[in-house]
Amino acid sequence: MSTRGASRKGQERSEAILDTAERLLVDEGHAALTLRGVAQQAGIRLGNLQYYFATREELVRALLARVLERATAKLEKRMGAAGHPTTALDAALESLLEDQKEPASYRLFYDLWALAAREPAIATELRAFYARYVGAVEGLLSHAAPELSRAEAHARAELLVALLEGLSLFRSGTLGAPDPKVESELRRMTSWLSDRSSGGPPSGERRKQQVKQT
Amino acid sequence: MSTRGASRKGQERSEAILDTAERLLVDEGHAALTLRGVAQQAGIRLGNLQYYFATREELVRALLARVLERATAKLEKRMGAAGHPTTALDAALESLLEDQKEPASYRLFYDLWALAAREPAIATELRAFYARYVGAVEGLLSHAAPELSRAEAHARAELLVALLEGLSLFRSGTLGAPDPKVESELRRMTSWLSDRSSGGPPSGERRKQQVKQT
DNA sequence: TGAAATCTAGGTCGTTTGACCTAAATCGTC
DNA sequence: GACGATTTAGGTCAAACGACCTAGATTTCA
Repeated sequence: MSTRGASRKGQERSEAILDTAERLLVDEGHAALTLRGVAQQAGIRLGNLQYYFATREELVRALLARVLERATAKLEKRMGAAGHPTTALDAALESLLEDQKEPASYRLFYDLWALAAREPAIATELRAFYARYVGAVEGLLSHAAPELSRAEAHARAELLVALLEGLSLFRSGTLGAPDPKVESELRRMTSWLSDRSSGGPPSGERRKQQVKQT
Repeated sequence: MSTRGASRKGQERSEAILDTAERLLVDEGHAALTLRGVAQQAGIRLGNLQYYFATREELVRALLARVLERATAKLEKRMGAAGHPTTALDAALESLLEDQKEPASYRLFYDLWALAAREPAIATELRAFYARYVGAVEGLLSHAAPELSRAEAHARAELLVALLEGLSLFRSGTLGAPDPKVESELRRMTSWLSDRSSGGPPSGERRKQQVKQT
């Protein structure tokens, strides 16, 4: 409602504006996302930008919504694609890791994490996104290891997602670069996560599990 | 030194200013860290603040240095404290998890991650911090599992640190709250990380790591 | 074709920011 | 007491920002 753009051209313009804003946010950060800056980068006048997004907050809200919507779609596409048994998890992991080589895809999330810590509205939307994310991983885990309880699968999925998000820090070029050794250990760990041999009582000090490895 | 404060009082004032700035940064975020705001919160005049930190950048630089210095000290204290064998890792983990319940301690890092993605100077300092962090964890791992090669220990340490950083997102109140189930799985995972049974192919380099999974 | 949607070009307004400056007052210590 | 360190109180300046406005031009589409 707040966002105009009833015609096809309006829709396209609206999308183009959001594209520009997204690029600006990724490149320069949240503080540099100004109406004048977006208008200039988009090659339109301030008045025209404000015709579509009357206030800065409106623009940010629309931008966030679109970003998370896209991310969710991409995620579910990946998760649902490889419909095969235990390899689905590996395939999904591979795909996720590939994304992390693209700095742009994660810089934005670093800003979102910071924003979410202070703006409840953003935190809520991010929570919803990660709920889906964890849920999808939980599904893959349960599929790969049916003997896991729902709660266990959920806990492990959350751990795996947390691991991937944290790992992005070390892989997206900011704090480090992809390291084959780390990746190999990561794959070992994920296969362990979906291994049936670790279903025992929580009190167990250390369980002996052998990881099959040729 | 660009930062004045030669006398004892000067030192105290300087610290107080940084305290205020840090609190402001944590509470309101990087964009809200203005010289006037800091001065007001600190109960001093702008001129006085600028007597100590002439420019905003100078203030931010000093703030970052102090934060990372403190974090490093806290870290090494924790890591070095429990000098006992395999329990040292568990103790350190416990301590780290305890910190994550304090939102203030991590909100700041979310801002730093975002900043580091754009300002190389900040990225460099953060890298140095995480290098120590990973190094310390690597030491604990090597100690708990002496048969690990240095490279393996390092890779696993990086994984563990990444996991903890990512987990903070789900534990610091922003995207979620501490979950006993997740923590129990986390402990299982860390004990697995320092388990000798996962050494992989005997002593050989694994260039082609085929993750075996039928 | 005509109404609605889109876009331009320019402006105003109040506010905030960082940076810089000065003149004088107080504090602390040798 | 002297002298430097600290602090106040007030100011200026240019730049940027969000929000708001108008009046007209052009395009789109039913």
